[in-house]
Amino acid sequence: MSKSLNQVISTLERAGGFASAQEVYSNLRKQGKTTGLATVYRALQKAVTEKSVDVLRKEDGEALYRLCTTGHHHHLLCTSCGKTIEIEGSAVEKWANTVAKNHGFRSVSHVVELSGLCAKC
Amino acid sequence: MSKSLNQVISTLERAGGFASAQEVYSNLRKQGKTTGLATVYRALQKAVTEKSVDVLRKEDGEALYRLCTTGHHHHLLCTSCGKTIEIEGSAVEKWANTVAKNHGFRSVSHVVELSGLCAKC
DNA sequence: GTTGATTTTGATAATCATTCTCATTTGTGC
DNA sequence: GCACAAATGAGAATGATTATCAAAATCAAC
Repeated sequence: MSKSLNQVISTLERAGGFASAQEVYSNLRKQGKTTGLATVYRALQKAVTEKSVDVLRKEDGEALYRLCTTGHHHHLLCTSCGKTIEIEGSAVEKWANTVAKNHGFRSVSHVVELSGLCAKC
Repeated sequence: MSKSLNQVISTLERAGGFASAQEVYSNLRKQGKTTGLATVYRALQKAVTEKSVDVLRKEDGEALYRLCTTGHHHHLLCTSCGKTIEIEGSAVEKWANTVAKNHGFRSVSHVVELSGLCAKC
């Protein structure tokens, strides 16, 4: 089970940390691997449930898979070139908890994604 | 141009503020309207560019369209009953702008979504 | 009100990411 | 080697979204 998973993970690394499933697939094919698209999706799903990769969505709804360094963090994504920066945001964590408490919510999780144009684009 | 737009908007209202394009479409059909799916999408796109509706994505990538009251705000969503609360978060806005500036990003937009269990659930 | 041009609409086909199916291959324990 | 389970790849199926296009509604000028 882990051969394809390793291939997918290392392809993600080579891609600079993140890529869509389709990109992972075509990169593997360019390298001469015969890996099927279904296998790529299966490996990515497994990686996601194991928390070694996380998912976000481009504006058009396509899923982007990204290697996670450890711990909780947020992202700043360039909508043009795809460059991604991981962000520390303890201020946001505190704010989220306060808001949740004020409204009587429990076990609140949050998604915070910033996107725009990076300096180059 | 605005007849179908009105229908779509009022369907969103009736749906409690947000729904997917497909849901809007089938609701309209149930009401006996003959509105086509393409028209629903067109109206939603227009509403989005006009900022009277905003978009977010479910986990599976399907787009959800949501009526916006005035101004920019965020949401606190109950994952059990679907209750949605709109949140003021000027602190978050400032934080987002600062982060963007620090990394040389321009025209940065942000998505902040909180979700958890509300008091009742 | 009629004519003609422009816009809007609805049905349907096309697209594209993702998931499903299934026969084949690969791996494992014996 | 052999039987059996897990993994794989090719291609079909799915489902949301978008594109196409002809018919219908809207509008403007006369």
